[in-house]
Amino acid sequence: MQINDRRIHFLYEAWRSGSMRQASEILEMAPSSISRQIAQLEREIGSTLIEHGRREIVLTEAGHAVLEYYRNRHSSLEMLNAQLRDLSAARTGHVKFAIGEGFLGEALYRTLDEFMDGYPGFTLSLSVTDTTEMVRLLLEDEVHFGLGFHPLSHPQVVSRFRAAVPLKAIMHAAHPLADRSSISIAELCAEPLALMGQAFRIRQMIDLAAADSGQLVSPVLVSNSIPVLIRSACARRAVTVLPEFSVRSELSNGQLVAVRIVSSAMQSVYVHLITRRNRILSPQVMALTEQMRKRLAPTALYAPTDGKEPAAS
Amino acid sequence: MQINDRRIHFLYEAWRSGSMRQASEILEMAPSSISRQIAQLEREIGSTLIEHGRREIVLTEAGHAVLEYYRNRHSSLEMLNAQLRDLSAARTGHVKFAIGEGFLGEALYRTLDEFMDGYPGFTLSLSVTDTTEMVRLLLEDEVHFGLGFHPLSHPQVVSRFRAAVPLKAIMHAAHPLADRSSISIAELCAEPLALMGQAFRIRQMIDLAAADSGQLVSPVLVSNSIPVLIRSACARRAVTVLPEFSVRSELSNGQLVAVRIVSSAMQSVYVHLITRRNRILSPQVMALTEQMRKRLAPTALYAPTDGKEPAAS
DNA sequence: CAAATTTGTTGCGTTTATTGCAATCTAAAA
DNA sequence: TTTTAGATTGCAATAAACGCAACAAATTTG
Repeated sequence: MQINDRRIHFLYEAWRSGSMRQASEILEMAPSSISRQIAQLEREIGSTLIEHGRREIVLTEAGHAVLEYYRNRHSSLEMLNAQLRDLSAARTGHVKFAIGEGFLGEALYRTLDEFMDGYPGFTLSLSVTDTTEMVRLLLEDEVHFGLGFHPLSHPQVVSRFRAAVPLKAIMHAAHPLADRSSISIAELCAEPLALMGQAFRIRQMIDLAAADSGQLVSPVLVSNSIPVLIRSACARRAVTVLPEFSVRSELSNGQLVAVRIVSSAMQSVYVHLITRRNRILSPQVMALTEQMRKRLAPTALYAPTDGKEPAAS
Repeated sequence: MQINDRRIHFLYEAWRSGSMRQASEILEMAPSSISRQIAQLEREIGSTLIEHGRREIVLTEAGHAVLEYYRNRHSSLEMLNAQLRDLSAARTGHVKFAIGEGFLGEALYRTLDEFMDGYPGFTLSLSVTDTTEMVRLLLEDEVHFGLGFHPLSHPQVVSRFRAAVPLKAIMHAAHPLADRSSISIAELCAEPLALMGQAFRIRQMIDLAAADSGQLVSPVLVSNSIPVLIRSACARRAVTVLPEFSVRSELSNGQLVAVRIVSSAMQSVYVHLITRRNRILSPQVMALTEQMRKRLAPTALYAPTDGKEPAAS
């Protein structure tokens, strides 16, 4: 059945004001239109709604039922309007994104706190994933954006910006190399290392840099968990290689130190914020990505608008 | 805000089928219309509902909110349809009517039982009122019809039919006059009488007939309750004057007898079923009035269609 | 009771909204 | 890149809604 709610509105006004003519003044229309629309509504519904041949508007039972429906619809509409107001005022919404394991840490938490303070009605979905999974999530629109190291190249995935996050040698403050301003790849490889598995981008970068120097990486501890690596450094059992922001709190309280590694490959490691191509992001999502950009590194660079170059691995 | 639900239907189909083109086939319309209607809807609502510049339909948060409203509306509409089906199948409804005091009795109860058996979904409102109140109820549409003796004349009240209900002398079966075929007004007035107050139509009719015969009515018992009058007759304390149907059960079990009163005024007493002028009655109400007509007297007459003559007092 | 008034309804021409077709543009796929 | 599938836009045709005026019918009023 095809029911036009606009016609019910006419019926409602006619009933509320008592006559079609009064309704016509309220609605600023000719009475004839109202009469016709109500007649049409009756044809659509298949039963009479008002007692015709009367001076005033008297509803039939069916008419009362229709108006009850109309009131239902009206309150539903009010709810919708409230929702839409909230949305356009950005009071509610949802942001979903994915990050690589390395980003769990104080910097991220502070960024999330900032965002949630700034947009109290917003909810967040955060997936901690590996790079392959991140690309899948992006392509299927299951996340708005992803944050990771040199993500896999994919024609449908582009980088919105990148930030240089040089990998550093992370070691205990009491480590013999801790007061050095920089160390070489060879010196690094001579130390007991705690690194991620070879499936991870960070590890792949390290292996690549080491291979360039003719060194072999043979870590004493391999883990896919960054906190495990950090703990091993804190316990003076190993040196690990991570970007500074992953261990920012340990650096600031003096427990660990980060030493520069003499290697162009280690310096030119970039974090990319990636999205699906042509993905339209709401202002709130944009705000979150901007906060992340600032937090990651004040020197973060915006990717070229075509977004192709930085996505190359 | 003016929202056209038909447009939301297009949005819904486009979202459900995945693209405007598929929706256009389902809806048997040109894709351009769908696009335009959705664009118009976005203008009406004031925010984008789908992510434009995409191959497939992807809703924004506002779009999801709109579709949630649409689903609400849909279920409301289903409820309305169910109600309307019930109404048009006459499965539910409401009948409200008023009767004069004299009609309470077995005949009425049986009529109501019949009606309620025939229309299980229907509810009844029965007001037992005096004539003045009955007219007020009719004029304000608080009852569909009324049943009473010679109701007050009113230009807006018409009689649908009338039934002759001669007033009879009601007396105990052992009363000296009980085996008479008829008695005169004078004989009646010589008996101890139990009658209604002078505000009631029945009493007024009796007084009028007595005055015509030069008699004075001086009842030993006056009550506005018919059962009280009946009881006084059963107790052999008085003779009362009522239509037969008011005492049908007492007549059939032989407790009381009804004796004809020799008086044209007493013979031409009519019960009228009255409604407001031009009141349109549903088939169910008509059925109830028809049942009442048959029950009151098989000889009941339909009032002239202009309905003016019988309403005269 | 009859005249006057108010109200709903209907015919007809006008205005507005909707639709379909074809062309154009664009994102996604090959 | 080229191809393909889908969204969008201009324009003419169509359908719906509208206003005006006349009419009919129901109440009110005198």
